[in-house]
Amino acid sequence: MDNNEPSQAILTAISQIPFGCVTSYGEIAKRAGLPGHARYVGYILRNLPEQTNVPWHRVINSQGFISFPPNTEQHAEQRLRLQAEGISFSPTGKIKLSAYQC
DNA sequence: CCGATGACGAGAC
DNA sequence: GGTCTCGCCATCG
Repeated sequence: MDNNEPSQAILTAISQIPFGCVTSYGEIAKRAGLPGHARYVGYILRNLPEQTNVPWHRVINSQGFISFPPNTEQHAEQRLRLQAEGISFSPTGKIKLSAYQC
């Protein structure tokens, strides 16, 4: 159903992120054919079900930080998942540039 | 219908 | 380089 709208395109774009890679919201929107709709991407992800084949944890903001506030399960989980893929974090919580090599 | 909010980005100062 | 403001789309009150 084309009614799936860009939301499906965004999910697809995220699922296209290779292992050990991180991408920003703007980049996802751009890949989905919606340049400038970074917020729309975040909105879709927020509606994501608990079990999904979409590597949402590889999606971060352009600042290189996890968008979730600290002390939250989602923030901790995303951090653990990224570390499990070989991605490292700075003392400030920022993702190291070595993860952007893709 | 209008205003406010949200896992953001980019430009302006 | 840091801070502020506007813009984008969709949903909620």
